[in-house]
Amino acid sequence: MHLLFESRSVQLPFLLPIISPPLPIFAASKDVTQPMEILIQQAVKTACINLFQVDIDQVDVQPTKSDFEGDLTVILFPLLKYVKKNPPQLGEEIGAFLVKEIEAVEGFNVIKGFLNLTISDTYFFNFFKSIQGDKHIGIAPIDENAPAVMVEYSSPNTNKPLHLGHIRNNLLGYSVAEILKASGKKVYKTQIINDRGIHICKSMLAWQKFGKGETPESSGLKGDKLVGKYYVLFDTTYKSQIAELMKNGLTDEQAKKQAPILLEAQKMLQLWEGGDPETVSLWKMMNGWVYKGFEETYKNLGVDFDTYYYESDTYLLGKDVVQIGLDKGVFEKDPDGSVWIDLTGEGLDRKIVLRSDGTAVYMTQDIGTAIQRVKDYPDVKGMVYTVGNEQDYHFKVLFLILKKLGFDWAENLFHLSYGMVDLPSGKMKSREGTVVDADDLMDEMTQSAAAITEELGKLDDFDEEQKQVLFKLIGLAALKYFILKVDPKKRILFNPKESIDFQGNTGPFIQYTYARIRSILRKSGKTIEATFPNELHPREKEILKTLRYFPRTVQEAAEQFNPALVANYVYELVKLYNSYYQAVPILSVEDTAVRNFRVQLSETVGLTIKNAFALLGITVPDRM
RNA sequence: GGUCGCGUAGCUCAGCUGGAUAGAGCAUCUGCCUUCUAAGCAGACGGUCACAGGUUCGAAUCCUGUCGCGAUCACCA
Repeated sequence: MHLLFESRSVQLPFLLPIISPPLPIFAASKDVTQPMEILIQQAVKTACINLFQVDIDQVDVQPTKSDFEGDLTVILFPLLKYVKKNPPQLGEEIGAFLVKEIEAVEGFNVIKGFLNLTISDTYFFNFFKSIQGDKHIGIAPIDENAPAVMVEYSSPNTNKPLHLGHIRNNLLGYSVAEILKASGKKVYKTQIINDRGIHICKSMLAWQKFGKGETPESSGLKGDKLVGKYYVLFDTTYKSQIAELMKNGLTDEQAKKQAPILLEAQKMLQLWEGGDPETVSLWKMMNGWVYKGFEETYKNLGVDFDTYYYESDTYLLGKDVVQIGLDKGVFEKDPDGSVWIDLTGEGLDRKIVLRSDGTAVYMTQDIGTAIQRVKDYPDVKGMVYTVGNEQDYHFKVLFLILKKLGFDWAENLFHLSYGMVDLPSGKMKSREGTVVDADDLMDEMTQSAAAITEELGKLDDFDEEQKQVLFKLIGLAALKYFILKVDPKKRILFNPKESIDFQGNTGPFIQYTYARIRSILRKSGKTIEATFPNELHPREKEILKTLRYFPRTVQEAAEQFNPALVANYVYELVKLYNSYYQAVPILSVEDTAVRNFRVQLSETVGLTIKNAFALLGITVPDRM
């Protein structure tokens, strides 16, 4: 109990960006950004007290825009409220003060209301020394004793294969989990598998009727594809039966309810719920096929899970909680026996939590599962649900209910709500055959990567196996980056006719930069201990300035559950490096101090790319 | 209809805790491979930040309204 209170009073160490403190606390991560900014902020405050006898509460320090001279900029406008001076004059006085007081500030200029400060090369050298060659750059060590987060993603149905929508879900969930880890949190990845219900019975029934004992082995089909095939078969049979019934004079609605195959499926569900051995064993067999197929897809996609939850285990959970909720007065019972929660006070509706026949609904199950998870993993003090935005309302209600029931961890629930992946024609529809299959798409991406790579012909010394590994690496990078660079809450348009790019702001572009860096490192020979040239090339300074922001970017991505921030960051860094690579010789420089510095700078950029991409679930190649 | 989200260059997206002339990539056009991988670099072209008000010294960013697109409002999951 004591622990619970403590973890709550410690400012909710994770989740919910709303409560994050004004200056993010970089818990365990090595913070390389803040000290300089804070130093300047404080010095500006001191300057205002010493020079003008006013106490300023907030000072805005930000990176100087690249078109202007300087590295960090103090915005003077807000100070004008307190100090009655014109901005240039104020800037001159504060600027002079900062140069005098802070060693690293070696110059300044004032343009309009902006005080641009030039930070010394020495400062950047020292910064570089602190990160140079660090394999864990940007990655905070995980605090095993701190509260853990459970990240749920994927959560498939076991009646059809995974598609492009699942890919977005999986990539987001995996990446957010990795980003949370990198921000120092302990994370469990999980999913809830919808392995029961009428939809599962549909494919079971169709297989029973038409399957003639077909198995993945006998057909050569991947298990999930095989089961999916029978789900579709059910649907076509169902439709033709409806048409038949309507010909005989039934209305559309009647026909839909009376189609014999549907009645059979419903009967099968009852048998399953009654524990009929034959039905259960059929269910087990077919689900087994599906899981094997899913595992293959997950493996190819490069995502993994620490623990699994199955709806068949959890669908009865939550019923006893309903009783507790009734006792507490959180829920109310209608005369027919159904149980509800009234959220009209919160601007929402009345929502059912238990049917009148006493059976559980979706909500009941999710309440139970959440509680079960905390029971199973007592260090879990927060959860992230990676589920499409069509379920925004459901999660709003779920979180409210859990809060009202009084669970402390209910304060730290987050619905990672993402937009749908749509086709130019609109939603993907399995009935219309417009679903983009996950396995097929990954194959196509690999093939595209192969075609492009072979055409460039740089890898003649690779054997077939090495090539295949590389093609997949590149193809998947293109796919993953394409999806993850977009803000999760926006919907994505996927045009199957236009292939995903391999040039410009893409995964392969970033991989390519990494491969170039690796090539330099291979050719550079032994790296000598860090030595520094007398002065920095302007582009080197730009790169170092950007490198400073990596840990902060990871932290922000964790606070906002947004991998796109990491993707966009690494793209910026890579663009800068490519420009540098083009403009500045590295290996052919005579001065060994300069040469070594440039090699080491390249190495550190490479490590940053590698770590950033790892957070996105993308692997980088040594050559391509 | 109520609620929620989105609307930035021809296309795909950054930028949104208010700050300087709104940035990239793709596409189109110009240059650059006898120096480290041209999946690259340098440049040109391209914008009433959906529209209208408001707050502010300052608005793509915050507020209100309108329009457009999407989602959601089940004793389905």
